[in-house]
Amino acid sequence: MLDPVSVLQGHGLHVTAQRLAVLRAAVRHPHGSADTIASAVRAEIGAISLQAVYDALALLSEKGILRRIQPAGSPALFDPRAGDSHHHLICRSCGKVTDVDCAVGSAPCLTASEHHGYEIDEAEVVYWGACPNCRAKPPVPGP
Amino acid sequence: MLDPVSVLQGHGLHVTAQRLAVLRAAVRHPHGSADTIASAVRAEIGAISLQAVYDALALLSEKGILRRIQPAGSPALFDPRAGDSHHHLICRSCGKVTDVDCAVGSAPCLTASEHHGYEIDEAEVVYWGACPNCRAKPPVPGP
DNA sequence: AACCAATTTTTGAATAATTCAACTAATAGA
DNA sequence: TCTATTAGTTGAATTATTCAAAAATTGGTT
Repeated sequence: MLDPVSVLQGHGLHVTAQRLAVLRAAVRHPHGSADTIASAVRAEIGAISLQAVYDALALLSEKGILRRIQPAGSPALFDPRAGDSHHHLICRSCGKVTDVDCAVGSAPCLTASEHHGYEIDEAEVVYWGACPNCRAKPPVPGP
Repeated sequence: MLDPVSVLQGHGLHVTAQRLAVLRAAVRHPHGSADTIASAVRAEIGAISLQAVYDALALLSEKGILRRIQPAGSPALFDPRAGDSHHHLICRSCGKVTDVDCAVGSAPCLTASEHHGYEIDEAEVVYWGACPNCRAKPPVPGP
């Protein structure tokens, strides 16, 4: 990704310390939640309101700089790898999110068999399962 | 689906008026939210606590009788068509959910190109777009 | 270099969906 | 029918997110 300042300017956005820090934090914490990112930003610039974090994340997502994903049972997560079509592996026990490229070329599963009159603009795929770490040590065994 | 009483018994569950009504409401309101289902249940049996609705829906989902889906920006929805692998078309403007069968056989897109060590148990596909109705009448045009 | 209108951020409260916990009621097998 | 167990009700708590109004900052303008 280009430097954050250029990214913001390139989209005609005002450049502010908060937005820069949010963008950098999102890049450093791929698939981070608003809360995670707020903490990371605070570690970098000292203070930011949660509202400003939400505003910046919404703006960056709207401009296509970040991609918002909302796995079931999780708060919204923000993915800096936006624009390219990739999908997600999500661990049912620890929630870890890992990027996966689409299996066959760009859009094999992206075409519904029957579109039922819908005009489809995106196909989102989530693979649910157990991550390597959680497979290794299953939940506390009973007595 | 079999009659609700058999369904519950077949899974070794206690048969209660609340559970029966929740199951019937979920079948009559495919892709309904907990709230929608609570209203439908109240229309049928008079009263039920929201907590009982949540409990019943969680239990039915856990037993694989219903399938819980949680599209971004929506409360959890419950799909009576569980067990068979189908996916969802979701309208970005009105939220309407429509079932779609998987394009090629049972699991073409269900195999990630690279599983990164995960043990995958489910692939969830959501097609986002505009439903026929919302395509016909776009949001109020500006002046 | 300072000004100003527009945009951002802060602050504090509100909301929606869901869950926790303690008490009461109903179920199903003995 | 009795009763241990399982469910349901009630009421409050939590989490993630949004709303709204006041204060601060931005980036072009004089």
